[in-house]
Amino acid sequence: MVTIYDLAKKTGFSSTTVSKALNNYTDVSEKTKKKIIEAAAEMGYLPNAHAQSLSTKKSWTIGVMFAEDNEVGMKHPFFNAIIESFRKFVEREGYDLIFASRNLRKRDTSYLEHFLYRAVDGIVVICSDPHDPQVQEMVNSHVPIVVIDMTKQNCSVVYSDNIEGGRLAVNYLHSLGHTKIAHISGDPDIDAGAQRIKGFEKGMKEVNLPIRDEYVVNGGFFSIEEGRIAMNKLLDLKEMPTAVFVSGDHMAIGAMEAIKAKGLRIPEDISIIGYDDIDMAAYVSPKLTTVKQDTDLIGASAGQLLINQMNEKKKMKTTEIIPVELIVRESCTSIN
Amino acid sequence: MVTIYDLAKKTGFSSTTVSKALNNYTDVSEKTKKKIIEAAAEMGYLPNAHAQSLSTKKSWTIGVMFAEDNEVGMKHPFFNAIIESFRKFVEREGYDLIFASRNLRKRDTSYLEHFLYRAVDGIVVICSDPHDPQVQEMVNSHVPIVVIDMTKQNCSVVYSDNIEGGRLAVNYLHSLGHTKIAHISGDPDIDAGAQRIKGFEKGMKEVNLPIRDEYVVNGGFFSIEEGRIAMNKLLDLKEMPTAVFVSGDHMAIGAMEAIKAKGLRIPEDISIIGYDDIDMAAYVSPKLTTVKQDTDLIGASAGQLLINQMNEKKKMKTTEIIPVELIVRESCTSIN
DNA sequence: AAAAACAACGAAAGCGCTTTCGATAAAGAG
DNA sequence: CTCTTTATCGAAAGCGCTTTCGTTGTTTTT
Repeated sequence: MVTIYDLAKKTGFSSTTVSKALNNYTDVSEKTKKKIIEAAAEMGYLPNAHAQSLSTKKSWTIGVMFAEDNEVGMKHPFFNAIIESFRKFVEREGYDLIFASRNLRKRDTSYLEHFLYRAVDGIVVICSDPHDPQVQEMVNSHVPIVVIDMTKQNCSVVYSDNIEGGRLAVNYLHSLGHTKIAHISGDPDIDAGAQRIKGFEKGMKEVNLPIRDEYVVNGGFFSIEEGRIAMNKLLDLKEMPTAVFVSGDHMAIGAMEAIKAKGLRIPEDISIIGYDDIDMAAYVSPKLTTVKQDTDLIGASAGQLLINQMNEKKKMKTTEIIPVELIVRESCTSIN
Repeated sequence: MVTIYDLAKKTGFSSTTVSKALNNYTDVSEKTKKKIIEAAAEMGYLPNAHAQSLSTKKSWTIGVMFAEDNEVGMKHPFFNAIIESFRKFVEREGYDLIFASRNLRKRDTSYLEHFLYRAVDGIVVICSDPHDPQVQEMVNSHVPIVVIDMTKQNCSVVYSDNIEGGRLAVNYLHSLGHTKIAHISGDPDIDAGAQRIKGFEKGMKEVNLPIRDEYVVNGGFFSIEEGRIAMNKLLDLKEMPTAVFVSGDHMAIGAMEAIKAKGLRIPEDISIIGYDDIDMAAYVSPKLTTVKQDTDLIGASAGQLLINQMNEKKKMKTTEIIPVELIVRESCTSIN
């Protein structure tokens, strides 16, 4: 490994001057700067991130805490798309992402402790349980942080406009002539779930439709299987809904399965509208009409919010709400 | 930030002894060890990873280089599942993953340089182009490395048994009575693509079926869109195949779209068998019969191979081939 | 020509931790 | 009771880099 001392020896300057040259300090002449840069290139010099971080107390890394619900981890397509966009954004500023485990070399610690140990400059959390003590611990720490997909945390947050999304879905269904509209919700303990319920209610109110208790069923944690179960409850009602707004695409896919299993047709017998617009949505059959969340923008906004804080070196409490969009495909039809 | 010096001051021992106590050296008495550990807990001491790494030259991090083909990045479900499994495995040993960007603070460098800068202990690459110079650069470096999904690299590799997979698919199709079997292949420049072609040929030979040139079409880089295009070529033939083995689930989904668009039915008119068994496979319609790659095992094996090298502190050239499995769903039927 | 300002460089301390090598005291051996 | 072991501990150097502050020589000001 070639160090600044090697460069110093080679060029005849001191390590101080080498360091300054490499970091573009003004008190080193252009001539020597050039010499040093050339020597660095020639000898294949690379700075050592650890030494740099130790000295500057800036690591150029961002810790990411990922949802581990349902054992999905990195595999969840929605969260994944967001992180990918986030990564691309912060990468441009020179940050690397570090996916931390919870065990410091065998002994297990909290996420925060792990991130402190790694001395990350900021944290992004993308996980659905708003009451997770681990998340709270991070939010209350001094490390700049941005949380995605939660609404009311004591820190910067970014989430998409779930209320509007719910409203949009109901409105669309109503515009197709549906009146018996049901909702398979996400768990109300999860912010996204709760908000989409609100949106559903708001939409129903707007179009003057009553909300029947038996028409809103808690689908839990957005999985395909839970969607299937929830849909079956709806299917067992003596008066079935003609349309259902499902709070997540995975659940919607499960719901569609349930409907097909009962021998009913989508959208002729029941219209389904999902939420998220995961890649899969365009390829299930019928293609799923859904409320699209702008994962690119969510990720980028989160990146920007975090970078702002890291630059200012202080925590800020900004809230960014990302607009949603109705994507009409084939799973809804008008009622005649 | 509380350091070992703070602990030293508090306990009255030297920083040396504190460090030793924390690292379980034998030359510190149980009594003082206990005192120090207690003080550490009380004061909320956490070691500083950068200082540790600088001193020990071990960073407990693994760099991951991810496929960037088709701009998919972290979103690719197959690669993702593997990395997730890999992460879980190495996490148990205390390693964190770092997803590196290619720019060291604005100036862009190679992946290897970036990993060198970060002083990772090992590298995992999961990317499809076997000739990528960036990959070669890493393979030829001194850093322990494992590459996934490539066959003949000058380093440790793990990939699934693509030849057997291809053979399996053909065999299954043949067992259903098909004789006009086509193959939408992945690009032969990509190892997985090439191998599945081999498997296809091997299978055809085994069951004594001739391979028609027009029946094997290059689908390129495994995308849905390319699958659609490739399938259309097959559909335009005057004598259409009755079954097609598609080298990837995404392409298979594209192929299914193409078939449906032509007004044909799956599997009645054409049987389709995919490759990978991505999550989506079980939810498209008809549910996709496919050759499943064991992403869990692939990830774990890669983790093990890398850890072995990091422990031995030398590069090794092990090859691990992971078995595949035929998953029968609904997209294939027998010919009558 | 003396004073003030500036330009270019380096010594040294510090970031937090590990590790070698002694030093000291207590324990065991003869 | 002296000599060797053994058990505990600490001084100090080192990991690679940054940054403060001082030094020296040169240029500008008056």
